[in-house]
Parts: sequence; structure tokens; C-alpha cells
Amino acid sequence: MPELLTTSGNIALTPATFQHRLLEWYDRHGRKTLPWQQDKAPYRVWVSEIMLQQTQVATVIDYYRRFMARFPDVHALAAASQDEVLHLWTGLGYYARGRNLHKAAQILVERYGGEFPVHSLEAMTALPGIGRSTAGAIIAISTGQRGVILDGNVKRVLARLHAVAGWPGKPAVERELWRLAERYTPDERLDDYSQAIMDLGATLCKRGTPSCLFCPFEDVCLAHAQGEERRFPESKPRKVLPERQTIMLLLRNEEGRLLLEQRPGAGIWGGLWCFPQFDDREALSRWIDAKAPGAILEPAWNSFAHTFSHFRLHIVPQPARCKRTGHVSEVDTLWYDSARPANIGLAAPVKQLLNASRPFAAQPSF
DNA sequence: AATACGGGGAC
DNA sequence: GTCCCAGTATT
Repeated sequence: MPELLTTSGNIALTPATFQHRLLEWYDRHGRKTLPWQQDKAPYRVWVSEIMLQQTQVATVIDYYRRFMARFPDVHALAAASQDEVLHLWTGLGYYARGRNLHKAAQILVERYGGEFPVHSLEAMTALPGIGRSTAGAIIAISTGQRGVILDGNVKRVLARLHAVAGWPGKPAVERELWRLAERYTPDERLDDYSQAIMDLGATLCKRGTPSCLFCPFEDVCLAHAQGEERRFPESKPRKVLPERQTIMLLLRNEEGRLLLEQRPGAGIWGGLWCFPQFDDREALSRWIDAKAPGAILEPAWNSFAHTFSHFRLHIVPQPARCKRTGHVSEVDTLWYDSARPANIGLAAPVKQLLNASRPFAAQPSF
């Protein structure tokens, strides 16, 4: 009963067969010209892996180029200010990645002479922002030593190949996927293998419409055998997003500059510069009385929504003018001159509002 | 084990 | 509009 093999499982798929088919596919169809695939120094691989966390390739490319141009090596990054790092991160999201990158660069310089501890998975994962998968990716891609990756692409490929049920956010499901990832990871060509399995997930074993006809594992994939590719991996159980509202004060001084405050290091938009924010108009009034008495409020602009992964924020832009600039000048505040933008990190909606606030700028949406 | 953490692209 | 992505840190 040969059918038994295809319907009862892909137990015939040995790691050697998987690796061989995957690498053959990669040699023919894989992407090999992405910016971070040219010079695979640990530093360059590291920056790319961090940027690619929860962020798609197409979005990352320009950020990566700018970042590498400004910080060509770990020493340049370690010597920079956090503001400058976050400036180049503006719009990428998950800003803790940028702060951790900066922090890790300083650790690498101070403790490791600027070299990555690529011979120790433990030392790698001890660096801020580097977890098990990213450490594996850096080791495998930059050194060719054995390193195991389990990112979103690999999870999808393996979940389908073995019809692994359940949401990968569940520890039990994640453990099973790591077990499979370990099983299939070879001892040779680690750089190509890592790129290959991620590429397969990104370009062929896609979330929405996988191209099973061209897949080297079409005959052994359990999800495909069931005709249920779309069911794997299962998605996160969704809840209704909580809604919150905030007023952003666009306070302009007589020089036409706008007031920004730096947010605390942790939490939403940590370390980024933002307009003063208020839960309600009463809190806004109290702040005006204390910090900028005599400031004149103009009609509020139309509100707009900004969606986070865990809530929706309705933003009411409240423009205002103040006569003198002396009142609001504390640490962690600055007057932003749109004619000469500072190299600081800005939350995406703040950047939008700054653009819309430029003299003679079109303001269709506000 | 569950939750916090952004923004944009795909559909 | 909804979903979710080359995850990690914190609680």
C-alpha cells in the first residue's frame, strides 16, 4: 500500500532528502541579491535580521541601506547617540529593536572587542534583542556553522509540511516546531539552507495562496495532502481591539517651531519624540495654564486613527499658538523646526502631523 | 503562559 | 476593512 505513505504521513521524508530538495530549489529559484546577502559579515546579517523581525523584506530594504550608510560597522553604531539610531528607525516600528540594537553594539564593543560571540549560542542570545531564532540566523548565515532558525516563514513551512495543529504562539506548538526545525537543519551549507527555507516560505509557501504546484515538497506535504494548506499554521485567536483617544497638542511658537517631548524609554514609542498628549481637554487646559499660559487654541483638526497590534488610538490634533517660548523649555523637550529637521526618532503619526503642519503643505486629511 | 510592543503591506 | 509579518522581552 504505497498510498499509506502519502496519506498517513511524510515519514519517508528524511532530513537528507528535505535538505537536498530545498537546496536544489534554492539554487534555481532563491533570492541571492538582497542588500544583506552581498557581504555577510555578522554585523550586516545582524542588522538585517533585527530589521526583518515582524517587518517585510520590501519595507526593510531602504531602511537597511540608510542604516548601513550611516553605521557601516558595530563601532560606528556603538558610538552613535540613541536619538540618531531611532531617527533611522522612524517608521519601522517596534522601536525597542532599535534601542536594543544600539545597546548590544555597545556591549559588543566593550565586552567582545567589536566581534560577535558566534561560537556561543548562549552568549549570542544574552545580547539584548537577540533571541534563539535570530542568534541561529546570524550564526548560520554569517559563519556557516550550524544554527537553527524558526521565524515566521520557517514556522509556516514546517506547520504545513507536518500539518502541525494549533497556533504557534502556544508554547506546546512552538516546541514541536523547534523540534522539526532542529531535525531538518543540516550540518553543511548552513548559509544557503537558512536563506532557502526562509525564501521558500516567503516566495512560495506564502500565507494566502501558496504555489504548491512549484513546491519541491508537494508530494510529501501533509497540509497539501489534506487540501488544507490555508489552515496551517493556525492564526492567533482574535479579540476586539480596545479603542483609546488622545489629544496631541501642536503648539507653535513665534518662530513657527512646534513643541515636542521625548517619551520615556520603555513602552509605546519609547525614546521617540512626540507632541504633548492628553486624555481629555481638561488635562490639556491644565497643562496650558501651567506650561504655556496665554497660548491660543485654534480649531482642532479632524481626528484620525492609528492602529497598534493591541489597540486603536484615535488622535485629535489640537493646533495652538503661544507668544513666548520661555515657558516650555525643560529637559526632554525641543522646538522642532521643519525647515531644519533634527535627527531624532518620531512616532509615525507625529511625522505625519509634522509634514501636514509645514507652511503651504497640502492638508487633505486633517 | 500570556501579554506588550508599530507600522505597513497583502488581500 | 482584516490579517499578520525574517521575534523578543517582560510579567
